[in-house]
Amino acid sequence: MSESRPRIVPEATVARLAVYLRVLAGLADGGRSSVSSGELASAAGVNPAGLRKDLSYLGPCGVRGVGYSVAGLRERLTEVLGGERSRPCVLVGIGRLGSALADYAGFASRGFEFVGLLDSDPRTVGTEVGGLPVHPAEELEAVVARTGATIGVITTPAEVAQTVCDRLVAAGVRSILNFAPVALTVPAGVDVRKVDLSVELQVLAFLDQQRDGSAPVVAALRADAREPVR
Amino acid sequence: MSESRPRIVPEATVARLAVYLRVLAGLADGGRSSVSSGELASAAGVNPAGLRKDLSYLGPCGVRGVGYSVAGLRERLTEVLGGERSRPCVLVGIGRLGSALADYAGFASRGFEFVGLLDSDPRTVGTEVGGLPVHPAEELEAVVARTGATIGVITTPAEVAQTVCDRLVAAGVRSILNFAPVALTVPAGVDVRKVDLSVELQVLAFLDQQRDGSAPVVAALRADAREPVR
DNA sequence: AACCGCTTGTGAACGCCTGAACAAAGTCGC
DNA sequence: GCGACTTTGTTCAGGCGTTCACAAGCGGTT
Ligand SMILES: NC(=O)c1ccc[n+]([C@@H]2O[C@H](COP(=O)([O-])OP(=O)(O)OC[C@H]3O[C@@H](n4cnc5c(N)ncnc54)[C@H](O)[C@@H]3O)[C@@H](O)[C@H]2O)c1
Ligand SMILES: NC(=O)c1ccc[n+]([C@@H]2O[C@H](COP(=O)([O-])OP(=O)(O)OC[C@H]3O[C@@H](n4cnc5c(N)ncnc54)[C@H](O)[C@@H]3O)[C@@H](O)[C@H]2O)c1
Repeated sequence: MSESRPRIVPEATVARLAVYLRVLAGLADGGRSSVSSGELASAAGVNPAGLRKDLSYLGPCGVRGVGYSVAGLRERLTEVLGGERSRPCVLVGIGRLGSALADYAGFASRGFEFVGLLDSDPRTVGTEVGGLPVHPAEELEAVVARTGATIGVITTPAEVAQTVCDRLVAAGVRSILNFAPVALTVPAGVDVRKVDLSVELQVLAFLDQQRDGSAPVVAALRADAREPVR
Repeated sequence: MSESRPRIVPEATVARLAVYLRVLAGLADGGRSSVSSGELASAAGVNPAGLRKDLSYLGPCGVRGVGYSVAGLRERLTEVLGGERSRPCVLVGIGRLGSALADYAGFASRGFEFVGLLDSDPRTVGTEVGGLPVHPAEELEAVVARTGATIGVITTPAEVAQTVCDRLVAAGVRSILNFAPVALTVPAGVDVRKVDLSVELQVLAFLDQQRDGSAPVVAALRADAREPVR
């Protein structure tokens, strides 16, 4: 009867849903009560048709001829994207990047709470970052067990990232966000997402060079150009 | 004959090429002189066949029966991904995240050099971060013009990101890496890449919930549980 | 010199995602 | 109450990226 058909949501769509949710939060703060797909898509930087398709995975949640209820859609998206309950996260490697993350208010407002900060440097252990004490790396398993954290964030040097990852997984963490420039190996059932800032810059550099079009290499890659030298 | 086929490199491939380049650097440090696609793919966390296809966009650059020359492939990738020349970058918004980026050694070693740090906070202006002085935000245009920077990194609060972006573009920057949680609008010919950490966490939360919430149902659908229903 | 094993390079099929056009449906105005 | 307009939800086609599988080519060996 009530066919709550569990449609599979593509991961690319899930990422965009998170963006829509943030835009909706801004609209709600602005006092808006409804939005059209066009307006929402514009604010999110995507195609209106694509946005409607994304939302259609959640079943009909708009009103034809009017648009979407800001409050209603926000609630629905929050529900789909992992509930409104606070998700405990542990952060390993409280260096420059780790400190910035731990101190960032934007995560807590979206339900992500750092419940454990860990580092191996004795000079860092014991200090407070973002109102939380930094624990020694040896207590990783204990912290995960005590807090029930299911998300782990790795901001350690690359050399130890795999080891830290293994320990997180063994302790029960099943979702990992990795900032270290290495490909982590994890058993099935564990999800890893990688943020690689060097790669982002490198892609920009490539696009830059491709635009310039003067370099020989680019000429070889262009549609109808022949390699001039060599 | 030298048939210069019209090959365009997909952006997804470019991103992976950057990863291969980093892995090759590590192999070179380890004294290796050649690698197979399988080994390289394993270290990069991708499919071997996909890796070979990625490299095939650059034309034949391996030796059949042997593998790839570490030094040779490294040189070729460096060339394709934007040359070896140092690329000047400006960084706007020297807060927690911006400071971490400015202080990071991993960028300089890959040819990215921060030549200008800018902030609007009088308390930050004049200080040194990563060996560079922080300039007042008003000097953005002057700094870009003087340094010839073509890449801009935005780590300001979201409210001012679009304004900063507009000024960067007007000053001649054509590649932008944006950490602020807003969709930037830029004219054609300017490339923007966005790093959205909140979205990454939200996707992990979704995968987490998907695992937990429908565990009994999904268990049968997961790859490692291919047994039919008993 | 010819054979053999190994690895690359590539062609083709498959699946996923994106972009656009169209029909359904609800509301506002009269 | 009814018509017309607006906006959603869906369907369809196209492109892109990924994966598999196999032929081609090179080095080493006899
Ligand atoms: N800072 C950046 O802008 C930036 C950019 C791109 C990538 N990254 C990557 O992010 C990671 C962190 O960068 P960072 O600049 O913050 O480095 P960092 O050296 O400032 O911080 C690393 C921290 O990890 C801690 N650590 C080392 N081994 C550990 C262990 N076994 N267990 C727990 N903690 C341990 C160190 O004590 C240190 O505090 C690195 O892998 C780096 O390559 C950083
Ligand atoms: N820190 C994190 O972990 C994190 C995570 C996700 C996203 N972000 C995003 O990255 C951005 C920066 O985050 P942060 O934590 O470093 O914030 P921050 O407040 O520590 O730093 C922002 C800096 O930008 C400067 N600034 C403000 N207006 C400016 C202007 N017009 N011109 C130049 N500089 C200006 C401020 O003086 C400040 O130094 C924000 O948009 C934030 O949402 C940060």
